[in-house]
Amino acid sequence: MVSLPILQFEEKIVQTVQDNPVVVIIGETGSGKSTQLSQIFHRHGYSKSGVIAVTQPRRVAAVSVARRVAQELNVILGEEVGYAIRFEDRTSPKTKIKYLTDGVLLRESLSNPELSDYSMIILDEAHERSLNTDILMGLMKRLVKLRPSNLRVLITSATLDGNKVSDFFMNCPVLTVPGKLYPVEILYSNERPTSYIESSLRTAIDIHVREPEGDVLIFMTGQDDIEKLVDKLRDKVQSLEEGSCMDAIVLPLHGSLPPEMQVRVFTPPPQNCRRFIVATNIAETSLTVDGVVYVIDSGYVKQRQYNPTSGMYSLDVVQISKVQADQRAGRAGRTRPGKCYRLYPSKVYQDELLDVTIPEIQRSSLAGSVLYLKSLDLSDIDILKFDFLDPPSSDTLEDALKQLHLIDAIDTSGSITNVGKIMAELPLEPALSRTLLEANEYGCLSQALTIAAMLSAETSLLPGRSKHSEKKRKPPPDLPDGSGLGDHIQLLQIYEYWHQIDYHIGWLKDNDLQVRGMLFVRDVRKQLSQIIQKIAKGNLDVQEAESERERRRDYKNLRKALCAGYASQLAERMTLHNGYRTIGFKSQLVQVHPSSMLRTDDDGMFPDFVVYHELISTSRPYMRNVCAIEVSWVIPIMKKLENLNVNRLSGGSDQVIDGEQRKSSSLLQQKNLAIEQDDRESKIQAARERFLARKAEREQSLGRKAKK
DNA sequence: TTACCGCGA
Repeated sequence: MVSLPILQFEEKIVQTVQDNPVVVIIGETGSGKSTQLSQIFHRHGYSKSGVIAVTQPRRVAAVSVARRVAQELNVILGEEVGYAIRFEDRTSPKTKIKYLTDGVLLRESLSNPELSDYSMIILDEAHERSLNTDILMGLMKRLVKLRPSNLRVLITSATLDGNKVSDFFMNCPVLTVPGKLYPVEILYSNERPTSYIESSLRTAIDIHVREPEGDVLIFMTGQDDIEKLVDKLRDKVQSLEEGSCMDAIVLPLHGSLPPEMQVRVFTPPPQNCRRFIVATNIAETSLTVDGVVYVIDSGYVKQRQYNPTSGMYSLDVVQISKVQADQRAGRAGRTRPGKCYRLYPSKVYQDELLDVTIPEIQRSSLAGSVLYLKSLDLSDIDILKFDFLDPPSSDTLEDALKQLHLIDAIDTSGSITNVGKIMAELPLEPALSRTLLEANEYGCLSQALTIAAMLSAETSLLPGRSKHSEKKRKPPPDLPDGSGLGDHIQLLQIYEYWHQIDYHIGWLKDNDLQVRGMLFVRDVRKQLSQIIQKIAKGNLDVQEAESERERRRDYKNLRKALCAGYASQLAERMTLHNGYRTIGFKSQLVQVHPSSMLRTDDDGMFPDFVVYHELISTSRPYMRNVCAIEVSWVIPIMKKLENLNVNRLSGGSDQVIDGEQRKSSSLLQQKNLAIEQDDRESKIQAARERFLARKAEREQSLGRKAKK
């Protein structure tokens, strides 16, 4: 422990922090920054006037680092040293050092914007640029000015962007602490391969027959490629002449693998056996596999990005950044000197790879974050001018404002409404928190709570498709089908049924539902109920579904509430086929996702209107999780769209024109808006006409059916 | 007729 590099710099660090409100500490892997910084300042009395907080982007990290520090200080976890993550607060009045996820600290600043409990806040792993850490950095910049005498902020970052963070914090000092990584030799390919699966395969086998023992970690982009490579690698290894080289085990590693399969990488291999671990970027930061000596880096990653104009996410395979490439290489040098095989030329690394990964804040929809910032009620801060380390585009911010206005979270001048204030307290995306409030008015809050909770865990419910699922294609188990109304309703029915049979675990297994996911849903639902309790008008328990469902089989009120919540996520079916056009955003042609439970009518047609939870472009643009709604609920929303004025939402820039640039952009915005509005009016008109035409057509079709 | 990079409240 004494050998940790950071301890040699203790004096210097303490001195610098004493003299400066913000300090950036660049600590490479193995420097001990996550466990030692808090202890250093605890020793130097900083925990006497308040708690020392250390944020982490991930839950497991917050827990495991807290546990380590408690051990090192020889105290009981939860007393002097504790942690706080969602659903689990292990702190006490005695706590002096508190590890917490960045999301939890953000929530805390909602109820206490000055974070007055803390004498020091350490934002750890800031170089990962998680959305929450980025927002916290902006808040910290403001907070150190408000509390100059009794708050110290430390930001830890990786080598490449240390100076940038320093610039952001008014040229604060930057201290560098060396890490404890072993050297990693980088080997480049001469050219980019035509298939990086084949190229990875060749390289892996090459290592296996030529290099001494040590595990091989291979970075691929997704589950499909991983499964392909794992199969090929297993075949190839078996075909090698017996006794010509050591044994080998090939293991896949990615997020949709069930937990018991993921932990297999933590059991060391038998003697004289090499492991090949084929992984997504989960192995870049989240999971650390011991024993890796060789890394094969394809140079690609699958990344989700948001388009604020179309409201659509896309999942694209993109080149990694230099930071990511270095991080991947570093995985080979944790236990001894290693080698990293980059399947691209060094020229590509130098000239083509971005220096840093595009931060999450520039790749996401910001409706939730903007609402959060508005609810903090920082009178000195205008959201559109909020000081971000890397500001999101004005398109993204305007999109967020537009969405928030459509669901009544902000008024026409952009100020947060009472509805918006309540919404911000709920740990949900705005569409769902708005649905809850509307459902409360319609007397179906309990059902809406269930849907919101189910959607919060949605990806971890499905069994993860695998090639073995072909035999499972036999009639799907006895899951409810959403009465044909769509996926939200199905999720509700699944949970209600599970509740009815006393949360029986065996039923989940029989129906390929992930146990952990469903338990998570139960926790989320409980948490949401507690938060909304103070305004709830009815019973919040899961309803006894049987008689209830019979009585209102069409879930009309509930679907109406969903329509209000998803006001910016509407789509209208095309007249002649089952494609849809989106309404709130720039109109796009989209399909109902093939996994959807939405049912067609007797003519094989989907409902005229739906709301969707998410728009995602993979092989084609899809709506994922849809719910049937009625045209009469859509008309008022269209009216509201007609009258929307984005300029006013962003703080009335009609009057305030400061500087040439602002002026021109404002004029441009007005022009675009005018065009959009024309477009919109004709769209609404056309929609009405199409609706009437279709109705007539429907009536005629009765005759067609009779012929059959 | 097709699907799922990774985190978090």
